[in-house]
Amino acid sequence: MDRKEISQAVIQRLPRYYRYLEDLMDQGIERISSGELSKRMHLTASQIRQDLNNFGGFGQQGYGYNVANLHDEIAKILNIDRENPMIIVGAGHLGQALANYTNFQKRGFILKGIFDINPERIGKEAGGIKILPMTEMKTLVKKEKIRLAAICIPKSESIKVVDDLISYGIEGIWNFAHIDLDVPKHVVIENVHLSESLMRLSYRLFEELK
Amino acid sequence: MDRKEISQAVIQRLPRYYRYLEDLMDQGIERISSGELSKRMHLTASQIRQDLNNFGGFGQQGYGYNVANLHDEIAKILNIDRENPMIIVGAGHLGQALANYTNFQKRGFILKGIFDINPERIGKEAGGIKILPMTEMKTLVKKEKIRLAAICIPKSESIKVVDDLISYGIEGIWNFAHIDLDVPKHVVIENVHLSESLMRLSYRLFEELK
DNA sequence: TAGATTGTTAATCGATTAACAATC
DNA sequence: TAGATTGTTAATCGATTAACAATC
Repeated sequence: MDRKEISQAVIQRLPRYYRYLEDLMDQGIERISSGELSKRMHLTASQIRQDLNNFGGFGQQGYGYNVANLHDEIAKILNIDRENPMIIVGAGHLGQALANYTNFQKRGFILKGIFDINPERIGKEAGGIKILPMTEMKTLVKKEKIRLAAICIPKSESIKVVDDLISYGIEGIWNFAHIDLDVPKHVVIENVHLSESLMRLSYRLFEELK
Repeated sequence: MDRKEISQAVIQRLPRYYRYLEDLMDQGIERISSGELSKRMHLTASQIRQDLNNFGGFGQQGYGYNVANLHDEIAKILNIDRENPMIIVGAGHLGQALANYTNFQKRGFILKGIFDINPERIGKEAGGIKILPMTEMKTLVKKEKIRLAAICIPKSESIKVVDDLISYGIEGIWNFAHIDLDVPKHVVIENVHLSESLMRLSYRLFEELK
């Protein structure tokens, strides 16, 4: 499928649309107009229509959008309409927090392995599966053809580990380490730099006083 | 201090500059030009100079920027040049992960309390302090004049808890619950919607195939 | 001084908003 | 059919990049 490049701004908003549509379904709402959705999401109706029309005409004049249909279409766009096996590297509190998010499993992200170097953690359970030693990562990633890995280890170790993971076939890195990793072009990284997020909050908290 | 509104895009980048300056200091680098920094950060030199000049002329023609000085200036802009007491609501894995991030303490975010409703967790330690019952939140927030709270509880409970916190004097919410909270204008929210982050990664992971 | 690099203005690019004809 | 609301083009707004005089 050939189509024009989608901007980062649009991609940023897509999962949020998905979440709102989920909520609408839970509330039993069957159809919604861009105007009504714009009020709930604090966006303009124009932006919603522009965003969606990057991917296709999902609405109907005079009617609006069918909630369940749009929900499914966005799931397809985000590729969460299938099972996405993933692993978590690092079984500290953060790794375990991710392992236990039932939300992820619900959206097709199936936890296939969680790894740690700490012998005290190995063998215990997290997210319903046993924590494995990192030496077993290679075999599992290759055998299960896993493409997604969450990095929940200190930045000092993450460079080496990520290089290894990529050599095993990992193509998507969900990075929680406080470092910007260099990766080949075919690998995508989504950074979650929590300390930067907290600093932004700090800035905005004091902004009004200036 | 009256000055023109700073755009969200700039605020987004500020903590990243701070992190790179920290790294430069660790490497013993004393001065850096916008050109050299732009290469490391994969930005344009022009953007760096534009960003910084929103807050003042921190550089010197023919020399560049003094790393330690710029680092301190950005700390001031972000308000992490002082101690910011904070609390964490929810002592599950995520709450405990945040409580144990030494990075936060290093940047002046001092954990004053961590709360939970689960009796099994209460009394145990997280981040060097005892987990308290949520009934004690009000007293602590008021006594210590705490402005910052991290929300690590399920979305179903977070609406009520956040309303309460705001009534106690909290003005900054670091929200990890999967919901967009409605708050009065004087309260700022920084959302960390992890499931949305994972969906963005999923989109980009499959994007090339289309 | 000469060279380097900033601060800042102007030009460009891209994203958001407005408007409206098409159409359900 | 009439009213509502989309899809889409055009206008506006804002952010990024380029250029260069100022100056250390």
